[in-house]
Amino acid sequence: MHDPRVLLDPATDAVRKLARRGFHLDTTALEKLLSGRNAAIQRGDESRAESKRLASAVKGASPEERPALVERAREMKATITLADEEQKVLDAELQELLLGIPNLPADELPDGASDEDAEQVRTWGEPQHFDFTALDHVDLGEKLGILDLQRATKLSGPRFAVLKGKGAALERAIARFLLDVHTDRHGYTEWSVPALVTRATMTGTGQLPKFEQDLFRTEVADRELFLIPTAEVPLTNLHAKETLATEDLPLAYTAHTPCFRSEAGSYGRDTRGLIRVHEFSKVELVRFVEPERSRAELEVLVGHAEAVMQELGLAYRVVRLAAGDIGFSAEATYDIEVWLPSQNRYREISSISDFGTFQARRAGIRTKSKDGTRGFAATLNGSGLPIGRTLVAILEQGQQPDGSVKIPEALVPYTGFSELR
RNA sequence: GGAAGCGUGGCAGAGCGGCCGAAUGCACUCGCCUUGAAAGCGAGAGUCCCGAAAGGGUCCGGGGGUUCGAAUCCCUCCGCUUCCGCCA
Repeated sequence: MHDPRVLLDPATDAVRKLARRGFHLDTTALEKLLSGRNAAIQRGDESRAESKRLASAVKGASPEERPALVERAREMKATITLADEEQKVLDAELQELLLGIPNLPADELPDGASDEDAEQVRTWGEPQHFDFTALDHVDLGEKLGILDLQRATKLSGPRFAVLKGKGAALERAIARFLLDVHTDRHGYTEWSVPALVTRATMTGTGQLPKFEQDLFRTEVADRELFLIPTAEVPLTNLHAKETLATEDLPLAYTAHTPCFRSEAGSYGRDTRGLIRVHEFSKVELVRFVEPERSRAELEVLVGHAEAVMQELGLAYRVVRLAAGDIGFSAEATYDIEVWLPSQNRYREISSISDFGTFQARRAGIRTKSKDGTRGFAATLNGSGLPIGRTLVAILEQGQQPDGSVKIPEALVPYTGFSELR
């Protein structure tokens, strides 16, 4: 969420920046709401001050002047109620307006609104071009007997996956490997967090109120909970409504959790296999940093995600998403795209974003420095990595002419086997 | 799910309906003292909102009510603790 004052400050250049992502900011409406609300607060406060004066006057008043004072105090109460009601209404309207305004894309992002407009930053590894016909992960998985999509559909409907035997073991190995690297080498603290969270929690990171259709929602009696689409949600909200000491920053958190996505509006896209499913698991990285450092921290975070890609020996490229293609809460986003031989192109495997103070304002993640200066933290997060898509890449990039799959060296200590056949 | 109790500042812990933004202790900040530290002494310090500022307002788990006036009384919700029930 934005600070309306900052948003209205010409120096912020919000109208132009938001236009880059196709959002029209109605500054007149915003200004009107803000000043109206502030005036109502002012009036309420003045009336309250008067009411307090009257109340203490009543105490020392003589029996003769008392009734008149009490009468005036009663009237003042009505004035207060009126101002408060007006403030409440305007405040709610302002809040609603602000919650719907996306974050400002950073100027360095390329123009455009689709993944086509992303700008390639660098590549790593050699995209494989086999001299045999590359199979996709579904064919490979089924032939190897580690993937069972029919039964997944039987259990839960389309867009679910069942892994079996070494497939399930590989999934577990990938998760453990990722967590170990990020905790031991990159200094992240591992958390185990709920996959069901409240509406307020979802609002803190920006999934709600605008994107309810993307989430799975549960309801038991009068209790409503949402299934997390990513561990970003619980991890970031761990510090909701808290004040962090700046000397404790940066905080680096990781968690391996299930992720649930309705995938509404992606009919027909990636219907085959593990790439786009309703439930998958992911190791997520989240950082809480000082706002001035957020863009530098984005590079650090990308580095952590790239490190595991390299460790796994997976060919990939890094792209900078276009201003109109980044997520609602983001200021800047890098995607890591892994090479998929069966599709003969790079596909997104990790998304790493800088949210500036946008999420912190919504969630109330404040900072306080030694000298007493207060502010909001900047938050960042990135996939490090999703297990399913990583498994897809390992299968496809590691496939051999005979249909077997070579497991990356780094994983062998975790799997206990070095090939699938 | 049933019964009882409890929710006050970073922590601990007082608090008669007006003198309570709230005692006291610890922790914290700045002085003094000290070769240095500890102890001791003095001073200061909460949050959020409106305001250019002066200043004003808010906040004693959340919400509502009674009253001229509520941390203090009433209702309700939430959370925690203990006991019982159920349960992986």
